[in-house]
Amino acid sequence: MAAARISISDAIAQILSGSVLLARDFYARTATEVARDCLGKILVHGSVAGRIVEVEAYLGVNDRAAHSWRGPTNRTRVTFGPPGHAYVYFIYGMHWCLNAVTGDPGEGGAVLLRAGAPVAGEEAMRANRRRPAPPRPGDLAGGPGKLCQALAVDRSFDGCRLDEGSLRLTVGEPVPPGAVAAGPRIGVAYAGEAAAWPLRFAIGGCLHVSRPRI
DNA sequence: CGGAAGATCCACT
DNA sequence: GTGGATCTTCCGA
Repeated sequence: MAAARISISDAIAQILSGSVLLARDFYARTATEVARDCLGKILVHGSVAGRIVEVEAYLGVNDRAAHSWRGPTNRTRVTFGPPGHAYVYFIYGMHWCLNAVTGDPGEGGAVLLRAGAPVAGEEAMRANRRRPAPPRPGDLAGGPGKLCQALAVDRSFDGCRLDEGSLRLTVGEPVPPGAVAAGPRIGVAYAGEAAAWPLRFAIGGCLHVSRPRI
């Protein structure tokens, strides 16, 4: 039987339905592995969806750049729990950032979802962003704070599972290894040796990756 | 209990 | 390229 062609709207409907959710095992690996494999996945919230194009791995207790590096606190508690949950934190007095918890309980590993390209609900994303003028192409969700704002992610999702519920990560178009760019993480200059670790991953040349580009 | 810093974003020069 | 916004979190006293 020939492969069926489906319409764009059917494809979007399928994505939004979350019918190809990532299994929980997906998250039960090192943050570095999960980060790399998060590229190309679709983050869905209600009728809005974005394709993940940039991420960072945070290794946990042995990674001075990680929030969790000194052990659990009230804020980072969820990163020490089972993988596949959301770790959402508030930063600089105004932005939310979304992570996926990775690895085994007790590690404190997580993957920061840093940027996405609109897949569905682009008008809603613009409205969520509340910019006076439409942002430049690629600026709709091109940063961790922007991604959360565009997809309306906030503290209420901290600790939620990403393999079910209204906010979830689903399978998308695979990203070939040759298309992945790696570099040091953003904004972690305080982290000593860990500041230089190449744990930032992005789809090379993608317009929606945050600045500075890798 | 005070203070400093922060896994950022935006406007302005 | 620089600085301001804005407030939670965490550490040290």
